[in-house]
Amino acid sequence: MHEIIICEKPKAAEKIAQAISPNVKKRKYNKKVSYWEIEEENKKITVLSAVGHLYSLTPVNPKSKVFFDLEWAPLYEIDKTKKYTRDYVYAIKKFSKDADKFIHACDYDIEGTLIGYNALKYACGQNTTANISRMKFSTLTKTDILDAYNNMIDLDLHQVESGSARHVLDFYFGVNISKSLMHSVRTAKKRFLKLSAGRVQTPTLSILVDREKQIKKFIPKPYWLIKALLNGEIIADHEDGKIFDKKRAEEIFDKCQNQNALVDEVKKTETIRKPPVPFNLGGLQSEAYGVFGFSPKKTQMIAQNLYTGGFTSYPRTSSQKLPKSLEYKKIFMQLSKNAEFKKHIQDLPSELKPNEGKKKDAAHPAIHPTGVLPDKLSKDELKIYELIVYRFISVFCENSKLESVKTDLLIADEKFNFKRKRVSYLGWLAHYPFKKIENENFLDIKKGDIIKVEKICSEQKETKPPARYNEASLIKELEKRELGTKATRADIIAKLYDRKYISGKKIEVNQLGENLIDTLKEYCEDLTSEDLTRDFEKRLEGISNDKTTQEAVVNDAEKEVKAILGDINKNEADIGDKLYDAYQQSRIVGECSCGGNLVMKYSPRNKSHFVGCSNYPECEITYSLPKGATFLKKTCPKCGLPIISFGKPRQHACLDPNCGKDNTKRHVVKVVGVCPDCGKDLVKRSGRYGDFVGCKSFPKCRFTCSLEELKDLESKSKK
DNA sequence: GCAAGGTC
Repeated sequence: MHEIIICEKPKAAEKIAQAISPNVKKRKYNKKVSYWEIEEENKKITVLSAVGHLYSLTPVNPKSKVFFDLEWAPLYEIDKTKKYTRDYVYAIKKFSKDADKFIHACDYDIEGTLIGYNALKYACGQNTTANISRMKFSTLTKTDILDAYNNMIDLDLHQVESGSARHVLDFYFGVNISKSLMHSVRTAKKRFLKLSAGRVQTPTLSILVDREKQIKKFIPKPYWLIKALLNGEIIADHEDGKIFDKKRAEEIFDKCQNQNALVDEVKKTETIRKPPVPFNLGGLQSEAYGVFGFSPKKTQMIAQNLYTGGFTSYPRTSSQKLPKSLEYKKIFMQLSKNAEFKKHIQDLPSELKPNEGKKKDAAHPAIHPTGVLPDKLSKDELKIYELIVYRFISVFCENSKLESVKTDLLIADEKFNFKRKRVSYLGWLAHYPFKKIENENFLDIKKGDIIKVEKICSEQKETKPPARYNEASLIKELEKRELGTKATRADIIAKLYDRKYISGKKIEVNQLGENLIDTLKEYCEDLTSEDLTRDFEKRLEGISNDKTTQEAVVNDAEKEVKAILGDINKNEADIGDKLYDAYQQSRIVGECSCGGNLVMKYSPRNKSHFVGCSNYPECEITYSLPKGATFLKKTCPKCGLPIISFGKPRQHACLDPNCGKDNTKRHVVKVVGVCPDCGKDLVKRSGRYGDFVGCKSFPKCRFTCSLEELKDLESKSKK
């Protein structure tokens, strides 16, 4: 008897193998892929692992114009960056050859069910469920795993179909509509522009466009704040706060002149601040953004590295819980080997009870350190690691206490007040160095005191439009709306930047992004809102509980998408025109001395961006850009060109590297050789990073090389 | 070239 257990990921496979038998032997396939063998009296068990999806949907006919005929193919054949999945597939194929029982032990959710099913079907060659059983567990603890192993259930094919349909629907809508948008631009402008739309990315962009529109249409309203300056160190606010009635503001201002303040009441309150809750992925991303300014994607990558290194736990979790089975004591003992950590750990209460959050996750606990101390980490990795460690420590700490005093004053008969607060007991705040502690001075003031008013101020202000999203607050919004998943949200936002739909840390929507949403609202409104996700969920649920079939759902979707594509096609010249013009608009970085627009351009040859004039070829001016350069909203006081920011640490400079210097230098032409690409003269030029050699017929010919490379060229041509 | 979803 030979049993095969297929798990979703290596870490889960290890836990499952260890839970089933203490006599498990860990082995390696091809030196890379781990698998586990258990030998019992009359049965052998081999525990194998996938690495997430091993198979992916792909068009049967990749050359067709639209994709409605899809099939599953190995991921390593489709995506070059996923080559590592090949060994996992091969290992499953090899060790399952002589097996007679197959156990599906992937995460108990829709994607997990599909991952295991595809592995069993395509790698193990199981075309029926006759020899397949399913383990159902909600955590990867020994008791849960053993319980699942001893009480296996049948594989639910409705769930498999439901998961499969989700992939098909996303492909139908996403890939086909994206392709048709790009096709429109090609038809209208004979240009290639990378465009995309999808069930998650488009509503996400739409959220940003809505905010952008709110900001644009916002009309600021004036209001007044009346403040009283007392004793040189007290600023008291009028009780009404924002006063929109100018007359009322003037009335208070006049009335309070040359009056003393009577202390009407002094109220002291103490509030308790609970420790923070353990990190889930979103929480970690948000905190790392706030504390270090790391993008959610960067944080996710670092967290993945720390997990692979064995220093922290599985990062793609939505859990804010730390179950007891983690053995906190053991982790703290190990962390205490680090002297800094020890200082904080020794103050922990003897009974360890974490302050947990509400969110749960079926497969993983909250992010926590494993206790294994890293020796070599990059600066950024160390930052995230310490953030995780100190957060872990602080959730076990005591509450902190905050003391605040509110003092009510009467000036004339107008009510004013001021507040002061300080931390009266540090508790967890002493062990979480990433939280600032604000301690304000308390004053010795009692009810009935009279204080001299030095000055009454009336400040005119304006109401402000709603704030722009940043990457962290956008992720929170997506979590709230249940758009995307914990593992994909950061990637989706990065994609919107990459497509040039949005820009800036405080996210602004570019013309292209706005136009794309406008276009899609006209042709498939559902795609621009959460409606499509909700709609998918309903249909997929129908498949899960046998109210409809995968075939029916997929056929319906095909009809819908075909109708949308038909509409887009009819208007493609107009759509393409507008999209490309919008794209051009968002590339403008400044004004050229010839009166044209300076626009960002890309040189495929040099694989780099540069700035050129919209009047090219009449105006041939170009500016090279240093790596990672961004444009500031400032212009150079000397020449009016935009100011760029570049380098590490960031420095600011005029777009023209020769600005302020002897400008003629740039145009001094000294022939130094012959261009190997076009045969014209090669000339010496000077750029931001020093001198180089370029072709005289630039920008028609974009050949460049360094002075050293020129010497090599000369010696070669002599031979 | 295109989606969204898993994971090293």
